[in-house]
Amino acid sequence: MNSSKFLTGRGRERLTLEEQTLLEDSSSNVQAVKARETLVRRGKPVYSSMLVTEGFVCRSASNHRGQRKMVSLHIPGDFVDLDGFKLKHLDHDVVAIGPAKVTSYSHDTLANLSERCSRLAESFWLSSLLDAAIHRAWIFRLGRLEAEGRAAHFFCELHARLEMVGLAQSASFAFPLTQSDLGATLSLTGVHTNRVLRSLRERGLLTFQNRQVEIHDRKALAKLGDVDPAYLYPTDLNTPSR
Amino acid sequence: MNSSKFLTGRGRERLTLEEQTLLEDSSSNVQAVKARETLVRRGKPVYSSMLVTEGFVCRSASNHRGQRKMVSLHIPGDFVDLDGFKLKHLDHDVVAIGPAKVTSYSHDTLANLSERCSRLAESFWLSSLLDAAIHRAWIFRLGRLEAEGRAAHFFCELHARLEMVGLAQSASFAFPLTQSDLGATLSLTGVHTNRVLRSLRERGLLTFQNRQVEIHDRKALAKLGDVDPAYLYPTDLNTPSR
DNA sequence: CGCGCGCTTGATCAGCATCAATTCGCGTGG
DNA sequence: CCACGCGAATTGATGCTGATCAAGCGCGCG
Repeated sequence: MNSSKFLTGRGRERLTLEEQTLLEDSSSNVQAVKARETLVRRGKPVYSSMLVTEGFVCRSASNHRGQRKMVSLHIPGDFVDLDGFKLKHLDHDVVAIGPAKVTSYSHDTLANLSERCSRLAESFWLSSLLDAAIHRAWIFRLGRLEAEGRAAHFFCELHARLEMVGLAQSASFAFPLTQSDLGATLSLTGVHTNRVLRSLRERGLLTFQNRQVEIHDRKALAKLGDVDPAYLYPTDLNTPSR
Repeated sequence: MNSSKFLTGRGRERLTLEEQTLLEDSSSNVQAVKARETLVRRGKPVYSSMLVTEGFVCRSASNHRGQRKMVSLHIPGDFVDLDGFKLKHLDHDVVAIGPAKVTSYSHDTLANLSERCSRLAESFWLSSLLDAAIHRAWIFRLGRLEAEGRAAHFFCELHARLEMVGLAQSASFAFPLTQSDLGATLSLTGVHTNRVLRSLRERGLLTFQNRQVEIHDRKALAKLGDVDPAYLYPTDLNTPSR
């Protein structure tokens, strides 16, 4: 799978072929990582940032009792830790969920690229803004939805994001999380996550089994999850709106 | 109060005098807003972004039952809706908390400034990254702390941020929120917020009365709120670390 | 073959929401 | 100066959501 297919900015901001080439030629290395491998540890200085090209990567933090909490989830086409470019160390760990592939760009390279190509610089900034928008949706989800709504909202988001990069043509896609991992994402225990999933399944909305998601009733899910139709700005910013 | 005193980037990235002047000369208008006034409504197109120079401004969303949820809080020196510069409409409302003052910059101006001065462009990006970092802390707070911890974490954050821009020399500062507003921030009901505040007061950690916060035991608060000492990257990035 | 991890289900408990009523502070108008 | 009104703070009683504790099951893998 080729990273130029989806690009930074989650497919919203199309780069020219030249820009794509510039970006790809600058990648300092591509690595395959195993499931559950930690890529960056909180607080450690970082000198490069990673673009996900295959699989899922998350950022997580733990409280003093060691309970994990995922604070963000990244899919192919996402830059994971552009934060590190400016802030030099991260406030969370970066962990692969299933097996994944990431391409690293050293911060020197990124500085160079930003300077040589302002469209790339803007694309990086846009990526940060979208991250922030997604973070805000997570805040809303945690604060104002209860368990089933949270799950519904989360799967709607995931589906929409995968669609944007062409990875969810059908309503079914692979998602290599355990129920406990999903719980760490939704801030539920594994036990309760199990009950919520059963309920959604029995209501014909969604199946999540064998690390495979199948969305049966997208509309009902969106309603249950109180999803803002404008969420994630699905309209391509570079084309006139429909 | 003069916005050049704190600047974007929350005092972390010092701008030169020239850069400050450039920024200030470009402000298209300064407005005083009344308490509870809505500055931007969700979904409406935006053509300018606002820098807070006095008071507090928040971003909030509501669920289908009309319950508000604050997704972010801004203090003097923060750009509130730089998102709008790239994304053209917002996923939330922007509301003044108490009386406040904001300076607007049209997106044309911002584009211009970014082009003419790459340090300003970087400063904008940095501001977005810090917003995202704060968002992640809020996600953690909601997901992994319970009521008292959330309150403690929140007040630690607020105090630290105000200190960074020189607005909390002492351990006491004005904060014009009702208990219900605070509840919307912490995702608690007003009633429970009241009980939490009482407990913190009785334990000698913090007083929040008459819209005035007084921090009695910062260390204990930080512990209760599980605050990462590296939170918000307090070290000035432009000076060698201590 | 058995060990371990993840899934599933049941029972009990705790934290916070909800409902309800009272009090306080303060501005407003008679 | 006092009566009134209103939003905010406070306190008590009760109920729901999801955590916690506990046990059994299925299955892949060394």
